[in-house]
Amino acid sequence: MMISTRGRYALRVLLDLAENQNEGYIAMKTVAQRQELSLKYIERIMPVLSKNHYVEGVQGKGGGYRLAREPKDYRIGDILRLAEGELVPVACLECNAKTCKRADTCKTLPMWREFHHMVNRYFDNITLLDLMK
Amino acid sequence: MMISTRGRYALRVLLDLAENQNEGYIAMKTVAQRQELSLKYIERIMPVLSKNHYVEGVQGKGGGYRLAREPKDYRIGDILRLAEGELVPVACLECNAKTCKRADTCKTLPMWREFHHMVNRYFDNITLLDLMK
DNA sequence: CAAAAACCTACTTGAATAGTAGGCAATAAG
DNA sequence: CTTATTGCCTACTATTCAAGTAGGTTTTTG
Repeated sequence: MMISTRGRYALRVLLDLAENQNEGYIAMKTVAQRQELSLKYIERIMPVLSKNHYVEGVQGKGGGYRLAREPKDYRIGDILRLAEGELVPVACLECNAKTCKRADTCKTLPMWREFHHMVNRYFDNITLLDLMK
Repeated sequence: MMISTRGRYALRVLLDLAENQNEGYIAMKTVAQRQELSLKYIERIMPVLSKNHYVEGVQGKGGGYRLAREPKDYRIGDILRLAEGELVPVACLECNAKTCKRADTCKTLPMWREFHHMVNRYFDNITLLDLMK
């Protein structure tokens, strides 16, 4: 499994915020109910999005989150990479993978590389706005 | 991680067999040494390939495996699906996933579906022969 | 018969996933 | 000023999965 709940839930929350943009700040309690997700789990995902300025969070009563930009300016690839850590389909390509000594001669590596690029390209060509339609 | 060692190793073994096709039956001990893989682990992967007629296995001294067909007739997608069980990037799409009740209205599902197809299409358009070059 | 191979089942170990639990800090409303 | 509500933070847990090991059985050749 390449894309876990973290990425998928992050996406669903942002999509929910996008669709209710005019409501101002939206409490995660509301989103959790609407999307049928665990509030506590969402709460652990959001700070990452907040720190990277994908959303603006406001504490306290009446607070919540709202999008920091227009839906069209969110690439799905960026969201997934942020939530998941990395969007890598094969361990060989992980940034922390100690470089395989067979890499130079490996006949499968180019295929994995190209695949990796294809995956990222695919998600980078979709925006939140695209998903709203 | 979408493609684990099972799929990657299966591929490397088949590729090794393909490149040494003229040697007849090749012992996994040899392949394991050449590819620097755990023999025991390979031994657990091969029976699946054998039962599905991807390779022919012969027991006993002097035995081993050889390809059942020409390298050009092996699609990487088939190999990976067989070794991995399924080539699915997102849990929503797993065949044993209890169908999500939100599926009808889910705005992200079509994206996962298309992605899933793209992934399979990519690997189905590559053969063992392609990798040998 | 002995060696070498595939084949089979069960176990282990470590890491990751998918959360929970419980609280602290900020803020708006009463 | 107090209280309710919210984001935010840390630590813990339970389950699953990946990646292999261990130890044997069966088959075949020399």
